[in-house]
Amino acid sequence: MTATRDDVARLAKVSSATVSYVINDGPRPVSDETKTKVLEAIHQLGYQPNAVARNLRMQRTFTIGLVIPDTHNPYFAEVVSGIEETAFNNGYKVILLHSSYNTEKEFQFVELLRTERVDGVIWIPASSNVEPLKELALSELPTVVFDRVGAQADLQALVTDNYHGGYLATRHLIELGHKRIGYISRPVELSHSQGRLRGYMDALAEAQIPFDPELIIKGGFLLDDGRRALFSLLDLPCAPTGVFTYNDMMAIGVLRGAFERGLNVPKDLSVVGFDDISQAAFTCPALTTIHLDKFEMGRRSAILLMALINKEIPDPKLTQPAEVRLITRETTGVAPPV
Amino acid sequence: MTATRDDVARLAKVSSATVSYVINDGPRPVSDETKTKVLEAIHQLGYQPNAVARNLRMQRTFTIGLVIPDTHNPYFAEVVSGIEETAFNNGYKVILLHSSYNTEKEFQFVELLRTERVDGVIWIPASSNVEPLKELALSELPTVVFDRVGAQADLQALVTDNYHGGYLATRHLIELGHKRIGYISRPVELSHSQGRLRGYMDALAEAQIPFDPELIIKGGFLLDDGRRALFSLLDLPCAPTGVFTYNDMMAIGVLRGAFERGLNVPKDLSVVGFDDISQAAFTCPALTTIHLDKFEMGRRSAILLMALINKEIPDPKLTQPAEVRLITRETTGVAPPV
DNA sequence: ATGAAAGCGCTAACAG
DNA sequence: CTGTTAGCGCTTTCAT
Repeated sequence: MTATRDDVARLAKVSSATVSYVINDGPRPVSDETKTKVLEAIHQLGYQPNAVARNLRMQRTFTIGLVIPDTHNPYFAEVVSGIEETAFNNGYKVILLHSSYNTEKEFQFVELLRTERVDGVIWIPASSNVEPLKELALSELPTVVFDRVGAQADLQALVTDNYHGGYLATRHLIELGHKRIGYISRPVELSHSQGRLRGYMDALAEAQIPFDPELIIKGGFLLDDGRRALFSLLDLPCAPTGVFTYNDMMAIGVLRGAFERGLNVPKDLSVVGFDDISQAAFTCPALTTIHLDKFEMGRRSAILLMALINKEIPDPKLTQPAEVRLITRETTGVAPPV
Repeated sequence: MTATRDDVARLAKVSSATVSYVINDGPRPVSDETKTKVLEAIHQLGYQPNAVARNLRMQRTFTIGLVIPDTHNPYFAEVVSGIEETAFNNGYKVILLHSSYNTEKEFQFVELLRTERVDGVIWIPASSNVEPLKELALSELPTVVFDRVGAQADLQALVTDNYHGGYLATRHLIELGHKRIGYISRPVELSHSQGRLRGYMDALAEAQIPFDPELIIKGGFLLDDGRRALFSLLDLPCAPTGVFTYNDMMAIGVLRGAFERGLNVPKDLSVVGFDDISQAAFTCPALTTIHLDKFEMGRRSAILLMALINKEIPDPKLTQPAEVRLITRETTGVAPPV
């Protein structure tokens, strides 16, 4: 069927070891003459090395397992890009597994990853349930946890600078002159939301604006959650004129809600949101966003993992919170998609 | 280090073959008593079978290679979901490779896929350059080409029903009473665009509306391409009142352009676009879209590939164009994100 | 119902 | 500089 290394050796009239040395360019030197013969034979047979055999022998697969909740979400999709590209450029393949936010599947993946003998794992948790992660930690596979709950399972974790994002968003609104600023958060007490909230509070404190708990609305994360949260805010006796939202879907909900109430954005109401779902923000030039470079985050987590795999000491910068920045789009006076 | 099957066999005081039969539940029967002993030993050692060794022995990897241009694009992201989930549920893993629309990388992937001994490949081409695909075809790996250029390389291909989509979009506009209907297409003569154009023309013919080549604008595929294409259309002596766009990004560009020209959508101008980039359409309730179920397309391509791998005769339905449908969103009078 | 052993294709230690 | 060979951990045929 497919040619093996022995076929090549036979045709080139050398030993199979020599063929190895040619292909791997080492660890032993090969005379140019022999090398040419071997290369010729390889070409003639259309020989392709068998990675499976190689992996078995080497006790290494040059594969990393990537567990994500959902490819469909643009946030994760970009992260995946960054990971896959970096891995590939460093000679690793990526096995993609998506949990569909399902803990049961996560448990299955731990087993799969173990039998597949992947060299390492990048794990984006489906929920705050860390049980599957603990199970994974038992296997002693090098693991990087992306965001959220890594610390709880005692694993290397990558996080975004939620605190600074919350701070930047709020300071921006303050600089625009707002005194009453709402924060539409997530329902669950994720570390994400907490960090963003702390940033919000510190920015207020810095500007000596008193903190009013009424201005914190526990939203959801979808468009309509934002819309309804805005209505709650507007119904307050002293409604806010600026709003910071946990993510961009809710920010868009806020924009829509504002329109329904006859408010002009950004004249009557300023809105800033994290751009978790980037495509959505992209269609809304009037929206100011807190941007985190997900591709870069993916790149970093891959680099961190590869260091772990090779038992190198990772650059400490890699585990610091990834920086965020505020992006104000040119509001050309151009209008909304309807 | 990690326990092997021999360790299990030794501990259970059976042969390693017996352990195999227990694990694989065949092909030879094992007495309940022995089975229990083996299971016990497995548990005790925390044994996990080594898939690499298994793959080598079986000459099969239960892995499919998935080559896509770009994870970032929501269109592909959904397809990937469908493929990955279906593959996993059938015992296959997916190796993800993204070409970043780069033909050079595609060539590299062909080699990688061969040395990895994947059982099959699902390939979404980066461009209309079929050379990498021809190279892949040489390897005789079971392959499904997603959309576009498959036929040219003589491979199984999956396509969307572009024709019917174009027809549905145009008929919808006709039913709304429009007589002058523009089509904003792609620049390159992809089969996609061609099919959609034919559907457009046939719908016009059916309604006995004369075809006017001036109403066909060769756009790009981005938001601003749609915006500018609309301006070209509006500048015609007899401007259209309905527009069909190749994709939803351009449709959104049209909406924005319409706003700039003071046109009210859908009162003064009706717009229908393919929803290739679903997230974008989602934020625009006034937009009517031609929907294709990308998750389902992914599912189908995986099923088709698995049939190919097992040398079964695939369900002929799988290779028929995937159906599309027209989706009119509730236009609640609710407004645009700004 | 079970054991022994060959061999999948590769790497690298050992022996010239 | 090159050849020989022992495994890596598994499946499965051939014995028993």
